[in-house]
Amino acid sequence: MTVIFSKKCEYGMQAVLYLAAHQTEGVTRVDDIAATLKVPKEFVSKILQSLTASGIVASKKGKFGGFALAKDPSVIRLIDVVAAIDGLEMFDSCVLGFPNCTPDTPCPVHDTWGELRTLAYNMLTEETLDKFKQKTINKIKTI
Amino acid sequence: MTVIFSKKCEYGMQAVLYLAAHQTEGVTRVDDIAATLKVPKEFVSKILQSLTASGIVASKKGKFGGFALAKDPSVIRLIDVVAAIDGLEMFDSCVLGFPNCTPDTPCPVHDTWGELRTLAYNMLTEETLDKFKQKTINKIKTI
DNA sequence: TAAATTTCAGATAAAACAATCCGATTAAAA
DNA sequence: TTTTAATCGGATTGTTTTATCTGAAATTTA
Ligand code: SF4
Ligand code: SF4
Repeated sequence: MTVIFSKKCEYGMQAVLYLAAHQTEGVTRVDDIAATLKVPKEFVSKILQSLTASGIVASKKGKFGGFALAKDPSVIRLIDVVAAIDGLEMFDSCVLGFPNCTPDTPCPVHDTWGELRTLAYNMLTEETLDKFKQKTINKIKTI
Repeated sequence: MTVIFSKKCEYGMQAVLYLAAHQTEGVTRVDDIAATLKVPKEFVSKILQSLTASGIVASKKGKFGGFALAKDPSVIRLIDVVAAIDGLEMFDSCVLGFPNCTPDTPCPVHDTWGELRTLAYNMLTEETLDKFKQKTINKIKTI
């Protein structure tokens, strides 16, 4: 079962957090990212390629090449990664899967779900990657 | 993209809400449920079969057969449907997909995500199906 | 220039999820 | 008893997601 975001999106967020945590060390090879995050190498490679196209990460080809953030971590938010990979559709849909989302015919859990979506959106929007650096480093150690 | 729950689970919740709203009328045919909810008939049929096995709905075979709730709607909660179909794993997982969920090495969004999961869990747990009756009827009209 | 190492790009494979089909069974009514 | 209308159960198909493979292009060092 999916927990809100696709695997692609989860790996994307993890990889970007990783890059933010290792930002000072220049580019990072996909092999290192995949090995420490324990995610499929070829898959995360593809994801980073697409995030390169989105302008979130930058790539350097050839020997001693790898990936790095394209911008300063203080201007990248997790929601940017979500928007680039899964899109923001989920913040506009119903948990129960009902169509025709209108305030005048709310589905049974309308109110609470509305709060939830806002909370989730804020969670991914309010902090930038640099704020996550230490927690990411701690987390990665335990994977 | 999935919004938390699988299609199977969404349809399951919708169907159960439908049955609660039509509870007074005895059993309901799958054809009716599928037609008004505009969901694939054979699929929702399979889902209702599995919910029968879970003891949430009851089935009556043969002519004038159909499905109905197995218990009074005042003792069925949406979380019961979720537990029967998707399981409760999501209330124990990370949005970012990190493993090793331990309080001492929290992933970057640990605190907010914890609140979110609790809120989602409560949303599906605190109210029973009978509370949703009127809203469900209104919602169904607009599908 | 040649060798080594890495990303890039496209094709393909495997797995999970969603949907459909069909024959069997059951039960009510004619 | 026969017909009719429904669920049941298993198999099958289709679609999307996830993962892998392979060869080309780029870049650094020798
Ligand atoms: S009724 Fe509420 S929860 Fe349902 S689709 Fe509309 S906004 Fe979403
Ligand atoms: S660190 Fe927090 S959000 Fe991440 S898996 Fe653990 S509880 Fe979930």
